[in-house]
Amino acid sequence: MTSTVPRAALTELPARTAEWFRAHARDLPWRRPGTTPWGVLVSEFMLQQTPVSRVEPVWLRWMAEWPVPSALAAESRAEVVRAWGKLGYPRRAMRLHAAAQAIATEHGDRVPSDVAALEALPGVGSYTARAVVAFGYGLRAPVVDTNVRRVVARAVHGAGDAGPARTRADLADVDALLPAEDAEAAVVSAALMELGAVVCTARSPRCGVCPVHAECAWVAAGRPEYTGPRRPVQGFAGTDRQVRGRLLDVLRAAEHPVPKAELDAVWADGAQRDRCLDSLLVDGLAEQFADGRFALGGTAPRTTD
DNA sequence: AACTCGTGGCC
DNA sequence: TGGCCAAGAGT
Repeated sequence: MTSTVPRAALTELPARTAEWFRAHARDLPWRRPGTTPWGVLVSEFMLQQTPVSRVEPVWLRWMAEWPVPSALAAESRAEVVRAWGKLGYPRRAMRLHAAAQAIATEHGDRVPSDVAALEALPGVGSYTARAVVAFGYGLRAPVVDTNVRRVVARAVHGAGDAGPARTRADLADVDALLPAEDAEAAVVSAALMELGAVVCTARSPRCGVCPVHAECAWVAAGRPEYTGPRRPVQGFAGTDRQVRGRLLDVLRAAEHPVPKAELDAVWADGAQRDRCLDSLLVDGLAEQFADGRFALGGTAPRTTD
């Protein structure tokens, strides 16, 4: 797949964005010197669909408690899910736990530094793998998230927003923007994300302070509105996601296994409630004991073998 | 390829 | 107020 990035954009945009990033980057904990690739991996898991402000305190706690993959791997899954708290999408906690176990047992407790090995880990996809390579190891890798897709759509292609993901083409577009040298490419990757997160935002972009305002194709085109298809907004009230969240909230808060009656109290619709509880059991986020009571899944600490 | 999976803050 | 959004991944 070849990039559709106009040649003119390849010159100034990456350099200007990187320069702006060096001067204005937010002081996020996982960007501080001394952060290990493991720290970066944990941050990327937590940041999947979750705002920075909610991740920060949890990440700091996790790094203090589990500074290396093997430390998290030795924890019980239930404790990991409990520590995840209300970050949302708790299956991420399970997958991070499983990833830590794979890293500990199959990679000598070192986070892999190549995309293929990273993508083989549970919960690590195209974005997270490249984010670890770039931000954890300072290597050249096209990092494509929703922010970067929006920046490229506007500044390079002159569109109001990014359309549906075209994974191969998106990777090629960003790859074309990266300089050859590893360290500088990693900075550009971080800079493109940062630009999308704080300047080139989805709603009310701050073009007045944008470092690439002068060469932005969207500005040049008069900031046309996005007319393409939009991903349908997910509802939440009344969905299984809400019910699962309430059930899991009870299990997280409980120090001991809880009787079903306690779970029945969180949702009126019995059929939906039972379906959701069953799905939590299937996922492994919950488990049922012989006496009928329920707890977070994986209550027993992992046995070392 | 479309759908699912949590949670909370913001304009 | 409530639709919309926030560093995706798995199926």
